[in-house]
Amino acid sequence: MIPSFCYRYPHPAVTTDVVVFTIRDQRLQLLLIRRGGEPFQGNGALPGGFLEIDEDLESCAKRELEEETGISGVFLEQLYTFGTPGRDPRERVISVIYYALVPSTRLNLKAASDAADAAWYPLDELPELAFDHADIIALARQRLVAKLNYSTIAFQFLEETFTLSELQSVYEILRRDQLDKRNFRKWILSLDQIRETGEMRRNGNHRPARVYSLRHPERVEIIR
Amino acid sequence: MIPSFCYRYPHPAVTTDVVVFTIRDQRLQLLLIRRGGEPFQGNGALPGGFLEIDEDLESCAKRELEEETGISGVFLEQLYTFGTPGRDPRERVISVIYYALVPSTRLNLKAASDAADAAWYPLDELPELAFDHADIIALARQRLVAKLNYSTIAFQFLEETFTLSELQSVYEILRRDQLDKRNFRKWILSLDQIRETGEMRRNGNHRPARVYSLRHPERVEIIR
DNA sequence: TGGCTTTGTGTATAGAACACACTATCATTC
DNA sequence: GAATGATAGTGTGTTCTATACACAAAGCCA
Repeated sequence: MIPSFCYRYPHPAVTTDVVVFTIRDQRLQLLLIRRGGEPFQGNGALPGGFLEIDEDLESCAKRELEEETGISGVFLEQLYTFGTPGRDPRERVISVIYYALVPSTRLNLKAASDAADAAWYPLDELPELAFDHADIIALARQRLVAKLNYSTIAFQFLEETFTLSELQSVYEILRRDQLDKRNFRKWILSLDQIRETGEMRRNGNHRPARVYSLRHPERVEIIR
Repeated sequence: MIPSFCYRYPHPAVTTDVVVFTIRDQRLQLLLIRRGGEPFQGNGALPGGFLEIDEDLESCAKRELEEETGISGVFLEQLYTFGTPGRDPRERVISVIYYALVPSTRLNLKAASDAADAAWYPLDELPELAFDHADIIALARQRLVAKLNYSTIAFQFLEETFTLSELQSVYEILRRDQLDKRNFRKWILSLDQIRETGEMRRNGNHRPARVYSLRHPERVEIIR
């Protein structure tokens, strides 16, 4: 017998979806699932799924992300809620969207059970997308870039320790322009958010770089 | 017979609520409804209500606002979505929160049918609040003040035409500090968002003030 | 030891933010 | 019609922030 849950008024379905960004191969990339069924079969889609009835919204986003892609323990923030009627042809669906930033090294896509069809796509080489996910991605990118200038969000793309060149590269990729090395260093140090670890990192046949770490890891600070 | 709508999985209810700000009597105030029934009977609550199944989220917020308070045609923006289990003791409820800014002069609370129990409260004299509405209000205020510095959101508190003193007063009330008149004028004019109408406004036994208007009314610009 | 690659550093200039005080205009009162 | 009281309107100097810009230092390798 099929279980059923009844209400006096129609209720929409609620999902959470996550826009997962990373930086790989010096490009901003995001994680998409290939849809296995209709509608939009074969199209790219954001990882996500239906909210369980006793589950917090953010927990749902984390759970779906882990189930579908094997990613956990990353920065997650609510972006916006999409609910235009007809955005899902099957049923009225309200989607609470989160976005996540993950260091390119902490990805173990293979480890997840359902993650066979999860893959990274550079933002300018996205496949056909399901539902209104193209709009969602555009909004997420806009928010991400806006937050660069007044928060420490960019650090979420890096490991616990990093060099200033690595950090500058994150900013350059997100802003799509070149920054002056001296000015960038002056600015980033003036924020008082990072400190030298004392270690050095050798990374090729040239001078090694100082290694820095976040003063307040696991927290995104509002600066200025 | 009671109608019923059935689903294979449990569905939460979805509401929209609106945090309506205005400036009255030189104070930041917001609009609350007195709850007529349980739970939280008699407490203050944000205007809002259940999403209809074919209705856009923002339309729902506008409709509920108009029905409950008689306010329409104002600036409205999505704030955040609250969905912690248990936040409404009756049923799982996901609330998409919007916030609105209205000029203190465009309020016709009396005109609305359901608005008998809608009233303005200064932010530091709020009554006991229902549900998690205190948290919601705190977040809305934070967002509002943050947006002061990088958008033209403050103009939404004013009529179509206004004087620079009126505008400065809005900023001072929201920021809770005094601003230097000359520096404020230099700054606001440098944004190139307002222009003189050529009119003057007499407002007491003193020198009349120049009247300004927005260059792009009905639109909140991101500045800087 | 010379060549290649990336790291790391300082100064000068332009622009933005800030502190600060007096005159102008009107209404009211005597 | 002169004095008073109240708000509108205006400029300059100073400090801080943002930007432009070039060369030496350290390691690897041949």
